[in-house]
Amino acid sequence: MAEETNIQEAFQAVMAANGDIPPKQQQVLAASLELFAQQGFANTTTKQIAQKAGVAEGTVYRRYKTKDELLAAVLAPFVTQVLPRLITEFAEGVVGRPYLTRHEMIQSIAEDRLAFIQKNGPILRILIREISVRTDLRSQFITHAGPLLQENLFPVLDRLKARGELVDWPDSRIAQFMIGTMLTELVRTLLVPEDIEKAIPTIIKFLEKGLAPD
Amino acid sequence: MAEETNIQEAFQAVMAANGDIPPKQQQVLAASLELFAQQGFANTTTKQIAQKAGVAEGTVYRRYKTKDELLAAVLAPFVTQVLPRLITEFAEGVVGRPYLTRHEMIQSIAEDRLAFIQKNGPILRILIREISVRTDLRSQFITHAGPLLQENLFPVLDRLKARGELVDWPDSRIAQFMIGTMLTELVRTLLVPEDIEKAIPTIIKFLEKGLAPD
Amino acid sequence: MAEETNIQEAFQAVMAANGDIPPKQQQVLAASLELFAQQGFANTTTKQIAQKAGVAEGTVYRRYKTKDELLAAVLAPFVTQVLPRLITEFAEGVVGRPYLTRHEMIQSIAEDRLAFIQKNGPILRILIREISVRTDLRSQFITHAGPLLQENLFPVLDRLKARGELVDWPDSRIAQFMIGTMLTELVRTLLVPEDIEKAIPTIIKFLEKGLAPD
Amino acid sequence: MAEETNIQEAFQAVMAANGDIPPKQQQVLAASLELFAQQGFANTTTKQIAQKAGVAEGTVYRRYKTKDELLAAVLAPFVTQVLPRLITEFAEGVVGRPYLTRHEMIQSIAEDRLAFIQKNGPILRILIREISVRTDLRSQFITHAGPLLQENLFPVLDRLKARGELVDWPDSRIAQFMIGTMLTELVRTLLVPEDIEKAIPTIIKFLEKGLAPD
DNA sequence: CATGAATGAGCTTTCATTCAT
DNA sequence: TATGAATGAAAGCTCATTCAT
Repeated sequence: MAEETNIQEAFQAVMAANGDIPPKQQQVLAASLELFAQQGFANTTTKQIAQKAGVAEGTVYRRYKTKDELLAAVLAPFVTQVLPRLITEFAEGVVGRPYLTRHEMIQSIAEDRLAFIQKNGPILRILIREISVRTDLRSQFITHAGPLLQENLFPVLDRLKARGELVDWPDSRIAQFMIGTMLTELVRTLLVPEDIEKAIPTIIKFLEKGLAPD
Repeated sequence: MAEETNIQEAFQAVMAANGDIPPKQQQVLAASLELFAQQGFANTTTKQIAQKAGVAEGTVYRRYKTKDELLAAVLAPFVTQVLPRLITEFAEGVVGRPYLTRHEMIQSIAEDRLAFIQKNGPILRILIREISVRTDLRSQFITHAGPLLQENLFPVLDRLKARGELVDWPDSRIAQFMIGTMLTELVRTLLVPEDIEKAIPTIIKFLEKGLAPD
Repeated sequence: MAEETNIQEAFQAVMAANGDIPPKQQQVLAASLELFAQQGFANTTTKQIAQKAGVAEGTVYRRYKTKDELLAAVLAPFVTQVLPRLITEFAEGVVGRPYLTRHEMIQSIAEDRLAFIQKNGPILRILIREISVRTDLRSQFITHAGPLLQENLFPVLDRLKARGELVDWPDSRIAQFMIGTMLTELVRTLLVPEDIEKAIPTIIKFLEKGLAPD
Repeated sequence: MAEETNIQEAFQAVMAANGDIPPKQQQVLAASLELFAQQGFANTTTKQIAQKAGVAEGTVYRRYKTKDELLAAVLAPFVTQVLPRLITEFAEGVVGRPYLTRHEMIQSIAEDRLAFIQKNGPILRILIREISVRTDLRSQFITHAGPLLQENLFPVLDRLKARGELVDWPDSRIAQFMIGTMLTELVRTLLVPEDIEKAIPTIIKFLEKGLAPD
């Protein structure tokens, strides 16, 4: 299954951010990730996790003392490390280019980010779903992601706007359109199986035109 | 509370589509709607529903024999009646206008639909969340919504494309961008409290430009 | 079993102090009391309680939301109501008698209190055992019982001491001997089944002599 | 901490009676003793024991195959060796003295025994608690302690009674008062921190007067 | 011998669902 | 029809015990 491959990769990202973890615990984490993504956190039982991970139910609780901690272990490194790295990497890529065009910026963002969305679809699904349900997670996310955008993306947008390369809307609205449009792909793959790759050029064009100055 | 009003109105929509329902059952339905939207279906107990509805727990089960049926009672009429009516109403509004511009179409859609999203935010949240978790609901949704779009929206898009008013992308992709962009407002209100009204002109412009022919 | 009868009576005392409780919940309370006394709180499972009470396991949790709350429901009314009433009743019995002799006082205390110990043996066993294990319960007990003794028993002792009827030891030590000696009966009945009644005269004499002035 | 010292000494008593034990196992035994005394046997986990002993959880099981065996290892030598030695030592001390007075006997018992109680408080606490909960331990205790008292204490009491030095109550009752009164000190130290030493003279006097012939 | 990750039986607790009143 | 106490299956979680290293 292609689905499987995605999860493996998404799992790598979380693993990498989680330090040294013994193999059985990795299986637990991987199984949780997959099941949470498929069925949602609340609909997943620790028994299912244990079965899919091929371990005893008690093993699930060795490292993560509650089911909530397991969710945190899946999401936290993603929010606090993977996501930030993604955003700052983008900034680094465009920061030294004073004559960046709107096209270049959007392409630079969209290509990387869409590949990222594809790879991390499962985690993103969990994240979005749980953010809409858990107040604590929501505020934690806002605290982390807000400043990151403000420091890395907004200055770039401002520069483009100053040079008449970008429509003069508030940064947060532009970000909303950019991120939102890319996430529609996540929804689309849920309803209609489709390769994200093919959508990339169209998405880039759509954003490029939609965000052009009047 | 504005939130309250929204739910009341969203509730009206479901109510209207549900035929004659005794008052206590209406309270149950309204309470379910609100709680499912806030906390998610799986995190809501029938006890909470009963409390918020001001009835006994047994009463919750008088009309709806299971909790799942309660979810269906909240969502089904929305999917099978409210949503279709919304789409067909749109079609009716533009069907007799052969020289419709892109601007007119998008404005016509966006204004109504954004008001609709605002009014029905809670139900839409439930719907999106549960669709991502329940295969049956997903296929049911595709069965209902797919043809509706194909019959009502796509012909209009095709006509506009033929007249060079609209970019030549597949209808499904154009629909993805239009619906997706509007739904980003739903996400935004979750993270940052904001009045949807204010966003309407910007969203319309974004879509209008983004979907213009090259 | 005589044991049974005791528990029934001890149970009455707790019941009386607990307000209106539906029959099944009373069975739960009675079963808990008996099992906690026999096996200790920590060695008693909620399954055992449910079985002995003849109810489903869920029923155990209807009124008492945790097992700890069940223990509190058994002990708290005893500590805060039964025990205080016992002590103040004693005070009322001797307060109007200025020429009370040591013999009269000890007899007055011992007879009532030993009957009380016999009746409430099971609860007392639970109380003593759990007090020795739970810091919170210990301080709660000291807070309640300490002042009661100080206000009701100690003044009587002081009066007797002033009239040369009682040995001149600290009140707390005299209380220790009086209460301790009576409680030895509780331990004795544990090791050797015996009717407390028969021991009363001997205990009274022992205390009377032991607490006589030099 | 004085508490610590007590446990160390109590531990010595058990150690001495336990033959050669490797150091890690001694730490396990000492940790068990302390934790069982503080929190009760049932509320103590093997993990806690391992931590306090500074060994791995598996090590706890090297010598003692079950947790129950660990309790036995703490209590059995105390019941079968320390306690007997205590009682027989007493007998040896008074057996050759035909004109022993009540005062001398009580003093002889009380002084040693109270020191003993102080030293072995933790073990005694465990013993008393577990005897009240475990039938097997109870009968084992009765089997061991009963005859010991009958053979070593009762003859002495009988001789004193014959010489009019002691009140004419059944030996078991006299023993109850003597042992019980001394144990009240154990309870007192639980509720009110106090040095047992100071109580010794008063306890001796109380017993001496209480057990005098009429 | 010591370790500590792993086990799984069994415990406490939750909650959708039923049903006598 | 409405009630809410009662149910019991199943969930989350604990912990004595085992065993490969």
